[in-house]
Amino acid sequence: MERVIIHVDMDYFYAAIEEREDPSLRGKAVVVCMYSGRGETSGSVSTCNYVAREDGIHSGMPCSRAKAINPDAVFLPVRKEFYRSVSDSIMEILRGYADSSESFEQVSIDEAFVDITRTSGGDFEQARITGMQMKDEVREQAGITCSVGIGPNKLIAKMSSSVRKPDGITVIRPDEVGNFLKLLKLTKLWGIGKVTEEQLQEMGIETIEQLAAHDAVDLITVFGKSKGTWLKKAASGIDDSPVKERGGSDQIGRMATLPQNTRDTGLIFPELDRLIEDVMGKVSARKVSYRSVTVTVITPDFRTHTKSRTMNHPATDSAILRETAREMFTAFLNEDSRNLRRIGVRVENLRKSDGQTSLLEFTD
DNA sequence: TGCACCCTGATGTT
DNA sequence: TCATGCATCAGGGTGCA
Repeated sequence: MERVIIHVDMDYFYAAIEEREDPSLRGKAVVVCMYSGRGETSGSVSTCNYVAREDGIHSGMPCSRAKAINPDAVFLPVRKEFYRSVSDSIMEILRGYADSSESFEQVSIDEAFVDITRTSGGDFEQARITGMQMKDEVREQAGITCSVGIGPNKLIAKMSSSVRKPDGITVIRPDEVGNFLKLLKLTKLWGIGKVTEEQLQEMGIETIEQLAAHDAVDLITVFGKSKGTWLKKAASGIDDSPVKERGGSDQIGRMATLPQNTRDTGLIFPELDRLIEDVMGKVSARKVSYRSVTVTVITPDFRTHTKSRTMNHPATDSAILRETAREMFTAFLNEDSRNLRRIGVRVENLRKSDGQTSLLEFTD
């Protein structure tokens, strides 16, 4: 039986929640910002509603620029924890439509894949009805609209959900995949950004159709085996990856912009401690141990540098993380004379912990 | 020589 | 010009059997 996969994408999620909480915002340009704490408008746009998008405001744009474009827009700071609680309730609704508990995959705070192959009987018309039911239930229960894409795999479902936005539904049947892809720009292919697009253009590839027809060996030569193979398949609409519950990410990290460019550990370490506290909060909540620690440094020229260290034994302790991270920051400052603009800390090699790990295990 | 693991920077997305 | 905060991956390096 042909697979039937639904991708659900919340419309301008953070801004939509803010509109729901304060209906007087409806009709106005709403911009949700991540402020860095430097100056009044330093930061970037996290999400904005469609009124703001009509002005040309978009995610990732500096808030100061958004403000210059539309000084009358409503600028709000992100409330991530609140959005997450809304997301949790929506995900529960969507999960209820999956073939089984194994057939649901939350991709991010506002996106999910649902495999309904069995319940739809492989019928894409039935899938459309299910998609409409999902949209209705999310709107009634959560007061939020979403866009739905339905296709024979995750790739096509994901790409079709962005065809009609907001509040749309798009069904791409297996026999329509070729024509669907043919009309799209290279960067519309999930996973192709600006850099990959430029590399492809240098090879004379301008469209998804050309990419699909291009020699696989040539693509592998330029992009490496994994990405080269993936590009060829994706451009042909082929994606065998299953919808499956994610066991949480493989790493937990936090980053922050320093109040000013500095190499003074008296200013850096207190900020680092805050980040570590956040990371450890997530580590404890997930009941995992970590074995690798990575610190990230972004210098005023916006170059990123990382240092990582893998320990012999897993740890669950914040003191170990603090000590290790501080050592790596000190090492960076000793070998580089530049100021730091942003800093980050991350733990990797996560494993379920029994919660009994103690400092004693790390004295060897 | 092959493999596993480590470390770092690039990339995509928001 | 301005420029957040994350996760994931590729590829080179290193150590070991």
